[in-house]
Amino acid sequence: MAGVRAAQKEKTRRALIQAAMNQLSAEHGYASLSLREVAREAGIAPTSFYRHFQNMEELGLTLVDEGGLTLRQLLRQSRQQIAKGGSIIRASVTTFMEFVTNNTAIFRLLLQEKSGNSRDFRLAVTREVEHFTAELVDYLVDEQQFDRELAELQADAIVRIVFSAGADALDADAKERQRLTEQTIAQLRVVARGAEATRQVAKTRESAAL
Amino acid sequence: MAGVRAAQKEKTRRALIQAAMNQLSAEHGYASLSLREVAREAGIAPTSFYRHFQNMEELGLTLVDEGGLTLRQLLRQSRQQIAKGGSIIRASVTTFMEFVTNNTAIFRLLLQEKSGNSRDFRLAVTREVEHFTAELVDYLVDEQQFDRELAELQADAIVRIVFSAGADALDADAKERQRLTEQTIAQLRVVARGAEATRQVAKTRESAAL
DNA sequence: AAATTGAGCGAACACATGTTCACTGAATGC
DNA sequence: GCATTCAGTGAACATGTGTTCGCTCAATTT
Repeated sequence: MAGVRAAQKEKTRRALIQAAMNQLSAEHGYASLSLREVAREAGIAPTSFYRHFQNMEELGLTLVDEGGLTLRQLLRQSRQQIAKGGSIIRASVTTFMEFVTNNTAIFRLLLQEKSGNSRDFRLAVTREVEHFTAELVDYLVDEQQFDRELAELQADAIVRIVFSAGADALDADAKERQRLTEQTIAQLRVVARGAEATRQVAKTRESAAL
Repeated sequence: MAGVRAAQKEKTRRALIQAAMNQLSAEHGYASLSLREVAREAGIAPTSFYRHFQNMEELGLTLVDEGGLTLRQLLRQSRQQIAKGGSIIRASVTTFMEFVTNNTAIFRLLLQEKSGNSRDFRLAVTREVEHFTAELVDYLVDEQQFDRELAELQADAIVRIVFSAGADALDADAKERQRLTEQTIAQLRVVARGAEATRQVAKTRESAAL
């Protein structure tokens, strides 16, 4: 009942996932990922791959899920930073950029499969991004008292800007990445100001109608 | 001197490009594009491919260039619509969404290769997007009298939002696409308001400092 | 009219791919 | 202690890949 066997199996499963990620980070994307090369790096025979995954696609979807998990951990981190006080915008963007820096392979995977060629993959990634947006909407509604509609508009814009900047950060060196981070922060502040102004306009119109 | 021969060559070259685009739009991206299948669809032998392109990569870069060209044509259209009067934001977003609708394959290619695995490709796409941003900056500076710095911040944010929305539009039906278009317009208005507010803040601080 | 050019072709090569199959041998259940 | 399970294996298969080579034969040049 010690589960020596099960433990070993889990271990090589992790080895496969890790091998796949290593090969992603390099030069080739998921599309050009080879079962045989992954197996080789994981230290098993190509045929043994099928003891762990039915398909290459199943491996791929697993990678996306792992990426999503890491992304949600990031969200939690970010919220902790906010609880400590300080600018929510700066904290979020900084944390996000750190995530991109420390999990390049995973973020690149998410990014590529978001507009990739497998519908299943696209849906999986979209689902992860929607989680991200939903959390942000809740924050804007609960903590900043925005209307749900305006909160959704704003959150969606923020997520689009941040993910897009993250994509650019992948190819950037440390200095350029710093510039990108500051630029993104400034942009989110513009958006926040715009949302605030929009809320005021709506309120004014409301009282004028009374 | 009639150039019957040269004309024929150009014709099959176009056939190759067209064949490649057809196969992109379907289910497979550039990465999984096969020389043999492209040649088959173009109606020539696989070996004849090399009479027109040195590599598959050369074909791919040609596709990106063609996409960029179409994108710049889009920009011109958009400016014409603005000249006719009417909201610049609405005109731009609408034109952009039409482009995505009518050139799905091309836009998907640009999108994929933007975060793809070939550095050459990424640079080519980035260059195209930068053209797009630069035009927008000029407009904001010349027509709206923004400072160059704030104009760049704003233009960059706008391009990020619009491209990201375009990506989502790829998978959407007509109704959802309409919703996306309206959402994007609303978001750009928020950004515009935010930029305006930011400009006012800067001005106030300036005069206070005097 | 003769010589040259060059787009298109068919055969062949060397190779990598995903997947199947019957197998071995250690961990597990009884 | 014996029977069973099952992760890992090596050989083999069928197929698709990019690319080379020498050839044909119509358009072009001389």
